Amino acid sequence: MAKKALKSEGTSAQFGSATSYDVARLAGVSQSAVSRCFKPNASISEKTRQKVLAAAAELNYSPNAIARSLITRRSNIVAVLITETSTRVTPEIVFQLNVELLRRGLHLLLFSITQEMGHDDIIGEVLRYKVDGVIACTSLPQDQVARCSDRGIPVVFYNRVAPGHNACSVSCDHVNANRDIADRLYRSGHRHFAFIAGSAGAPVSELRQRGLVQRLGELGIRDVPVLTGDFGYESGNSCMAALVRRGLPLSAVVCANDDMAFGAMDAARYDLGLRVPQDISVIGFDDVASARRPPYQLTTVRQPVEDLARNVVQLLGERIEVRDLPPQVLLLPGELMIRHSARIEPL
Amino acid sequence: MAKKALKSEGTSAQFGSATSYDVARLAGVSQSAVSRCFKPNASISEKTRQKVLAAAAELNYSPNAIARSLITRRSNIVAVLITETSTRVTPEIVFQLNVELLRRGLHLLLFSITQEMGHDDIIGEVLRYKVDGVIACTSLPQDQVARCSDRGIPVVFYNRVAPGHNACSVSCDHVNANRDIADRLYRSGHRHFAFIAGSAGAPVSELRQRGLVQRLGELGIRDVPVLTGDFGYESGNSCMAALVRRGLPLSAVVCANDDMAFGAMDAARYDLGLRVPQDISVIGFDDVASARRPPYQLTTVRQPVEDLARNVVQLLGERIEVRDLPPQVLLLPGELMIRHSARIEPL
DNA sequence: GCAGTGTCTGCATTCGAATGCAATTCTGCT
DNA sequence: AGCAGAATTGCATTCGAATGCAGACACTGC
Repeated sequence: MAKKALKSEGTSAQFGSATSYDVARLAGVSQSAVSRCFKPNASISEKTRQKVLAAAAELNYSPNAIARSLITRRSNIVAVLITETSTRVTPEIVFQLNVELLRRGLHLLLFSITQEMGHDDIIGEVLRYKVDGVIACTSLPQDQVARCSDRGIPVVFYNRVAPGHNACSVSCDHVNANRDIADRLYRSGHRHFAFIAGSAGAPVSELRQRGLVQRLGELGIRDVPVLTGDFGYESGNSCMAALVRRGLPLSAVVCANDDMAFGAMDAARYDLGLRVPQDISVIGFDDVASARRPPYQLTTVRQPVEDLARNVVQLLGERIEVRDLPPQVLLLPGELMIRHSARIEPL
Repeated sequence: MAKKALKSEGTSAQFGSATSYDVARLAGVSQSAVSRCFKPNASISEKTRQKVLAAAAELNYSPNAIARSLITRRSNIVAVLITETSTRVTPEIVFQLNVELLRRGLHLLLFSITQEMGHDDIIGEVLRYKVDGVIACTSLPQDQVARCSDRGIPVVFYNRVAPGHNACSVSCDHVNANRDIADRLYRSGHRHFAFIAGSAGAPVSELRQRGLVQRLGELGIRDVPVLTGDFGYESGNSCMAALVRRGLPLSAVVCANDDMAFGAMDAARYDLGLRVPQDISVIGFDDVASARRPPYQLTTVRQPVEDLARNVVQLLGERIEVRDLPPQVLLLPGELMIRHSARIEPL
């Protein structure tokens, strides 16, 4: 046929790499043989393999992943969804996920969600690329998750519970970490608390708040004022000022994350003339790099970022291999990092 | 033909979305018509377009990007190469690049480079995916760049000069920023300097060092001791200690980045009993978030991250559209952020 | 009514690799 | 040497969309 003729005469494009046909011709075998050389466990003799590999090396050939995906229906690409906030809070998470994914031969297609580009557009793009799975480091409307599940694309949430979603999630155990914090503070004599929340409705913030308030309630402390910030340093700063201006008794301020805790500490020390921890205790969450440094010595909760990433990828990987595994929710304990921003007695 | 029969009878897979054939059948047109509906400026009547769009909506169809790339030879995917260091220094860079890329309809395939996975493997992976371009936020051996250029894939470096490379680069003007720093410090009366470098051979560190040392040399100051750290807080901390232990006169310490400057400041204040800036001045580079906060008030250089990202994507975009544009090197000025970690007189 | 000029449309082919099936070669054994 | 059975190999088709080409149709002006 015309096709055959073309294939055997045509040389590979001036740009773009050699194709399996080019290699086949050079090695004096068929295209299928070449293909089989690059697929593990394929039926191919050692002799042919050597010939092909030599030809491939000479032509600098490596299989075209795009063409391969088309026929195998596996792109080996995973979409990772992030927001500006999620990068600010854990800059290393994308890096960690990428490392874990590459280790399994999966690739990371990144989607940064901004206001200007809504969730539907994003999921639309995600679906176009026929990704094998999705990792969401952000909340995602249920219907968008459904669009993926309907097509058999597994979704795993990172640090988001996905209530009612047909999706996995792997999170730090925010609730229990802050229950512990509540406990430790109470035992150390604290009786007057406040919580500085992240943006309204942010799941991680709500869980951290719940842990604190719940446990304090069990210990008999009912009124815990809650101010709402936006996870940013500035908001921690102004919430702390607002809190102190109220003039209520106050001995420990728990913040939804470290950045706000830094803001709170700086407000206390530099604007309000309070000593931390002698006059007021401040607690954060995340254990970012600055937390352990002398100016802050922040008592906080370390999220097991590497473990979280590993588990996210593990769950996703399994579900890519085997369809229809039941969704699973993993909760990994955070580690209490007791430093000096809060008055806490040793156990 | 057999093919034709199959196509017109077969229903789309239980999983996986509808194909252009499914849409064509439902709309009562040919597959080509469907294809043309999703390509701008294609020759298609308004009537047909409506029919097709309706059918597409009903089937939840959107074109398969993988299949499209195969035939158009454009994947609309750009590879972004990062290292752990590059994420730590500018966590937001990947986010910014992604936003700019999406704005142009390009997607971001991320490659996190670790020691365990060498550069060749990475570029191999990059090539397999037939990306349209590469953005390197890390140094890259010349031969690896060549592997891309040889295939007509443009490469743009972010904050790396690429000497002798056939590639573009967009960087902050490290040299001149630190020449300015040198100038300002000298005019403010400083005469005894030191530089804390990032890891040996790191281009950004060398440029920043060169700017400082060069200008000081012009001003008659020959001996500027240089200690080498690793861009991390701890190394700044210990270099500062080592520096002071030498007992030489020392009035200003310039660091290759903010993290090391924080380490240096903390060492001075907490371990060496020095006041900053009264006893010693400390200068950083990057202007990360903590730099502006009360404990540090670090005098440093702000890199125009958004501008850099915009320009990187712009250069790459142009070179994807039009092959063989000459490589271009862009230098964007950094902004001097004069705060209170250094004794500097106003101009 | 007819030639002439567009405008749409569908057919067939193409991108590059994977794979079921049939044909071929190679084994080992008698 | 001869043959069963296993191991290789090649052929032809497939994935899903894009596109050159030619045919179909409509509209214009004469």
